[in-house]
Formats: sequence, structure tokens, C-alpha cells
Amino acid sequence: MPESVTKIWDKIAPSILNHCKVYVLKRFINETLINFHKRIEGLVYEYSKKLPTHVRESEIDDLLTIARLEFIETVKVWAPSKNDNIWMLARQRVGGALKDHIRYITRTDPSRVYEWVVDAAYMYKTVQQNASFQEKFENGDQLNRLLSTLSFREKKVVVAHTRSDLTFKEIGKKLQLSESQASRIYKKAIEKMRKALHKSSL
DNA sequence: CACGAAAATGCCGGGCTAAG
DNA sequence: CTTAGCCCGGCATTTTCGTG
Repeated sequence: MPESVTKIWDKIAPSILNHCKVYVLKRFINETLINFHKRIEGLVYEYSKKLPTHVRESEIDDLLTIARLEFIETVKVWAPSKNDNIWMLARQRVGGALKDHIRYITRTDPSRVYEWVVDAAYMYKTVQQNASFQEKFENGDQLNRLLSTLSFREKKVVVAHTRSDLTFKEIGKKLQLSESQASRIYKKAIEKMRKALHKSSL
């Protein structure tokens, strides 16, 4: 293609693309959403796992709606010439939208969200399915009891990762282990705690 | 001690997110 | 959108354990 033609094309391409998008969105919006429904839902679900149970239950529908809307927004701004895989971009933006929403409700009504990340990452991993866990956990010795079921090394890894916020790589360095080994020990420890908790709740 | 099973470990490559 | 860093699991290898 001669240079002049390329130049013209560059100039009109965006608007052509735009017309296509508008058309497709109008015509096939439902199909598109169905196509991505599983992934969007999965994303929302994953994100909601980080939240306290009562927040998750009251917000999950809103989050789903927000996710869908943001996905549509993403289609509008998507530039296929840069990356033909829209999901890469969509996941990022949808995730951001979810966070914004949580931030928003936190500002509006702080009592609805309780400080979840700070001190207790493992609590959520440990008790996702156990709704009554919050009451039990209010006395901290439940935690101590669970920690006592772990070996010295496991305790060290769990505390380092949750409380001190170290990466597995750093923990590994400290304890003369590889990153993956630290990861596995951590996972095993969490599993152990989960089982212990489940047992004691019966 | 010898040998096979089971557990622990390290490397590597892929998926995912946060930051740029 | 791209990149860098993190986590994780599969696979191969080493170490530990249990038994004759």
C-alpha cells in the first residue's frame, strides 16, 4: 500500500471500528455477555472471597452487575490492533471496578466492611465455608489453639506470610527453602488449620 | 546393611495481578 | 496495553523412613 493510502486508513480506522462496535453491541449484547458470563462470574466470585462473609452476601449481586457493565465499557474502549485478546484488558478493568465499589461502600458506611486484610488473611482462607466463624474467632485463643496444631516451621511460615507480609521467596530465604517449598508448606498449614477448625466446630 | 515406599525439595513454566 | 513479580503445581531428584 502506498504511503498516502496508509495514512488515510489510519485516519478513518478508529471511526470504522467504532461503528462496528456500536453495531455489534446493539445487536449482540446478550450473546456477548453469555459468552463471557462464566469468566466474569468467576472473577467476581474470586474477588468476593477476599471479603467478610456478611459483606459478600449483601453485595454479591451488585458486584455482578457492576462487573457486567464494566465489561461492556471495556468493549467500547478496546483497541484490537494492540491486543486481540479482550479478556486481558477486561479482567483488569472489571477488577478495578469491583475494588472501586468496595471502596465506595466502605466510605459510605464503614461498619459494613471490617478490616479484612490487615491481621487476618488466613482467617478467610481458613473459614470460607464456615459462616459462624466470626463469633468463634472473637476470642483470640481459638487462633492460638489452631496455631498450636502446626509444627514449628509451619507456624513460622504462616506468621511470616500473613502477619509480616513476606513473600514466599523471602520466607524461603530465611528458612533455607525454595519459594515453592515455602508455598507448599504454607498451603498445607492452612489446610491443617481448616481441618482443625472444622473438627472443633462439630 | 539393603531396598522399596513415602515424604521433602528444587526447578521450571504458566496464570494472575499491580504498577507503569 | 505491557511488564515485573508473585504464587502455584507438575515433574524429577534427593532424603528419610520402615522392614527384613
